[in-house]
Amino acid sequence: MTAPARLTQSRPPAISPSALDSVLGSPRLSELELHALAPISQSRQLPVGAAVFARGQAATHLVAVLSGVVGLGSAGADQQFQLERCVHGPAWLDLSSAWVGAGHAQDARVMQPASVLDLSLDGIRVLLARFPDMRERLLLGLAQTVQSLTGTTHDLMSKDAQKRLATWLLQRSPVQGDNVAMKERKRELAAQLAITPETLSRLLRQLMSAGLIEVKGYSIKLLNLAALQNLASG
Amino acid sequence: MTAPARLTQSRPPAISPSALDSVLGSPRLSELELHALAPISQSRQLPVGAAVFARGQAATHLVAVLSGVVGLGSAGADQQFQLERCVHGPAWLDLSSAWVGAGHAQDARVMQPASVLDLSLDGIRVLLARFPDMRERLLLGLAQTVQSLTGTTHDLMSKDAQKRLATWLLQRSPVQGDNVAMKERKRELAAQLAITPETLSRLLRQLMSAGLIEVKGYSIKLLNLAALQNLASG
DNA sequence: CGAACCCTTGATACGCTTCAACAAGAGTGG
DNA sequence: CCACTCTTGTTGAAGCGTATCAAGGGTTCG
Repeated sequence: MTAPARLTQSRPPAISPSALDSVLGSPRLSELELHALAPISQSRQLPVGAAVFARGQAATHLVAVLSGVVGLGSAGADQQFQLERCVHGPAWLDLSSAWVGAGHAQDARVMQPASVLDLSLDGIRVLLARFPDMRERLLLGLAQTVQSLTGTTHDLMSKDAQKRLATWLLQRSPVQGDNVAMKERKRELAAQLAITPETLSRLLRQLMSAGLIEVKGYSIKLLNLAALQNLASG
Repeated sequence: MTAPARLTQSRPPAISPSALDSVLGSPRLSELELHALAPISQSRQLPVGAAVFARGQAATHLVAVLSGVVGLGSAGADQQFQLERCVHGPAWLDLSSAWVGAGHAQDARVMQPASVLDLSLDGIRVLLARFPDMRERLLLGLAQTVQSLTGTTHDLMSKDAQKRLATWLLQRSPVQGDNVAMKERKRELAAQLAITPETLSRLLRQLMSAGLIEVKGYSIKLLNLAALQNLASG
């Protein structure tokens, strides 16, 4: 039973265009677009625990995670970090703060060695004028974030912990009998579900003894998909 | 002690450009822009209880509330409506669903007689090409929605009911000794705070007997701002 | 007047957290 | 190799916060 990968060495600093493609969505970036993006973007390789940005800090760039994992939340006083959401690269990390111009709304900490990309807002504005596609990409990215957050608040407001866990399991793999490999610590999963690690442990055991899932370390097998769906949406 | 205004007659169907201005944000819309918006927009006058849109319904328009109040949430089986968020016009109602193209994510019900505006997505795309300002308006609107939702989820994940109530009070009026006039029913406020009306009643009484506020029907006077801030952020 | 709301208050129940103790690796150094 | 520590997850007992259920009072309206 090994914990999820947690490399302590930073990866080679490759700024792969394929990761950029994944962040910006379809259609694929043209050569022209890639060429225009290069001068306005800057990438950083960050080790575990590093702060990508801090709450309140001026947001002059759009921020994306090319690879690795970055957590969003609020940093407490003494080195502790209250995790709220995990972003697995390649994906947007903070697409909204820069537009609002009131600084980042959350703290961001590297959970697994990450390659982070900063896109200058001014540069993006120029691209928006030149490339109609780019408008769609950004608007779609923001819109998807809104939908995702809307779903999260809905879950928090109207589902109990068990329902949220079932929802999470199904979202990770809606395939009967499939083995869901956890990419994060149980502690971090618990944080995202807004429960304590203790409660998560009890809930997993509960679902297990009800025959809905089978837990082996960091791998969870879904045994009864219908029952899980019933739980999640009931 | 009178309840918040709840007109049963619909207002005159005025499509005021000033309301449109408020929705789309600064800078003010130019004559050209207003002229271009007219053919792609359509307004509806809706009575209390009417559905503005339903969950899953195809979203081909951006939706804004010009005046009145519309609630977002999920409609249950038998006429009941689980309220999650209230939108007071003039403001955007659903700026995200149309871009994603997967239908509306929530149900929307009129809480107080409202004038609702639908903006055709295709029409908007044309405007985005013609007016650089319009890009900023939409991106800013989406970005602000993201920030607002992020704040909401943060509150739900890490604050108890009392803290959320204090936060709400301060957000409504950060002025010492000011009288906050509730625009909604207490039942609806409770729904937005993700608590039951009973709990809200108890919390208000609790804050009142602690000398932090003074409650008179639908008007709340903030007596001790510092203590409230301490509560909200602690 | 009665009916239909809305808010309040009290008693009770349940879900989840908190605190404490413990087991099972993983890394470290003798 | 073993002893040591650090981290992670598990389990149990107790307590807090909020929901639920039931009852009653205040308005408004037919």
